[in-house]
Amino acid sequence: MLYNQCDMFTSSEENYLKAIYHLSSLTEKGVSTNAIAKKLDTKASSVTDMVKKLADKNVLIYQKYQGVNLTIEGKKIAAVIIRKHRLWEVFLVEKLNFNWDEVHDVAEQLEHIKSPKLIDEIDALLGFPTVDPHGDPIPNKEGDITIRKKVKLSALKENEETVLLAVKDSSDNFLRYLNKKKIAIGNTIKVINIEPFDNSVLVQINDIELLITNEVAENLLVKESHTI
Amino acid sequence: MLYNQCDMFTSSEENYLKAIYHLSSLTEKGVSTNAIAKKLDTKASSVTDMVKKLADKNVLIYQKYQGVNLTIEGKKIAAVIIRKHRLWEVFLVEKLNFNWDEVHDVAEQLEHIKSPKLIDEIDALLGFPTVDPHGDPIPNKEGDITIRKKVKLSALKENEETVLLAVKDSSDNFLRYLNKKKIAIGNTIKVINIEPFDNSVLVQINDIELLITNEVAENLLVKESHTI
DNA sequence: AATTATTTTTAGACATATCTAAAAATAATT
DNA sequence: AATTATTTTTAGATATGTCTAAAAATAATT
Ligand SMILES: [Mn+2]
Ligand SMILES: [Mn+2]
Ligand SMILES: [Mn+2]
Ligand SMILES: [Mn+2]
Repeated sequence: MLYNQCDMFTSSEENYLKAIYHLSSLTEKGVSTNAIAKKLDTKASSVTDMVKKLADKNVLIYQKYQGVNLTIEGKKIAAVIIRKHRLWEVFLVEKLNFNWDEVHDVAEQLEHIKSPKLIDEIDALLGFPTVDPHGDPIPNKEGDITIRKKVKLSALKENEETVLLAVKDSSDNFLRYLNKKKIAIGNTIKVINIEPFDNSVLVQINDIELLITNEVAENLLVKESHTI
Repeated sequence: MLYNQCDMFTSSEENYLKAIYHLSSLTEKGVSTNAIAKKLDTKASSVTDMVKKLADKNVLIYQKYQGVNLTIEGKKIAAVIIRKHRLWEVFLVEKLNFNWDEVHDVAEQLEHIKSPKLIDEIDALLGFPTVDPHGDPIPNKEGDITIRKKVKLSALKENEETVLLAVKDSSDNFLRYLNKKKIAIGNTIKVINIEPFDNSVLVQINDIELLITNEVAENLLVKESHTI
């Protein structure tokens, strides 16, 4: 059965490719059925079915019980969907007055719109951005990503100064916490003091001293520091 | 079976509602199964199935062999989808450099995006437009449409002057014909001469005299004329 | 009014994407 | 190494949306 050999994928197939792409960066081995199921909030049996179909389409390699690995082609398709997702997120924030904690669900829908011209024009309208509102890099049209070196704020030492580049956790709750504390991408952050007992950090952001827990510091990705 | 009583419709259901809405304006009686099938490029049997489902959801009235009629609720839902379609078309033309003959297929996809905030912000970004790139009116949030009085150019008499408000036929071929002849919405059109033999019309548009066939004149909708 | 043609509906099938429950394979413990 | 636990796959079912072919209802002709 070799019908439908055109490079068209359903929204569901695209979501699987994207999920597997993201999970691949977390492990050396193949991505497990269970991990995919958890990420997509579905059942392992559904994943097995879909994974077989995607293997038939040559976008991933599947071996029973051994998890899956994307092919070059599969990686490219996934990256292009991620490109669309992140460009739409920038659009929503820059042009439509969305907050960074409101964009994800809409971008999940918009990323599946099929139009050769649409996303290129959005890209141009936005001035060819390189990162999305959460600081995540935007792949180019070929699916290549340039990764900026980032470290967790929790890895810094006292008196080090840096810039907030991205958030590790993009959940609505965490983003809204940052809104409340007026912490935003691009802010300069200086580590004033680290409390040895619970690893909470006293930082200076926007000329204001602020105490953040270690959990927060673990989820803020900053430019590799240079002591001043 | 009363599950899923929330006002959420699938893309397919939305397409049926939209098709029926458009077909309703062409007939006094109920919209026939065959007409819907033709419009949506599907089979009559598929229409019967879907129409039963939509009747269960109270968005239309269905009586075997008698065609369907939208309920108030159904009309509103259809109008809101048409609103989204037309706002996206304006967006594509005004903000993303699309030509008016390139927007329809993308708008067919974008109209199904679910987001309370998205379409309102697009509306605001565009300055609350009242017509789409083809001159068709944009319903408001409640689904109300203000219809401008329009007449076919072919109904005008010699020496009458008017303004092009909309096109009746929005097919790519017709729109590209208009592009080629530099005829655009808003242009002033004066009827110079009507040839009795074939009803072809010599018009003046943009200070240029141009001969158009009756078929073209039938598809150009203009402001009701006043002899000058 | 009876026949013919057209439209519409029903019956049954198929593709996609999902699920539950049970079986099989792999991994972890004793 | 044998047992137990976990993960993964298979088998079979369900929901959506579509199709074809045949039956039923309606409309048009003779
Ligand atoms: Mn996102
Ligand atoms: Mn993001
Ligand atoms: Mn359109
Ligand atoms: Mn239009």
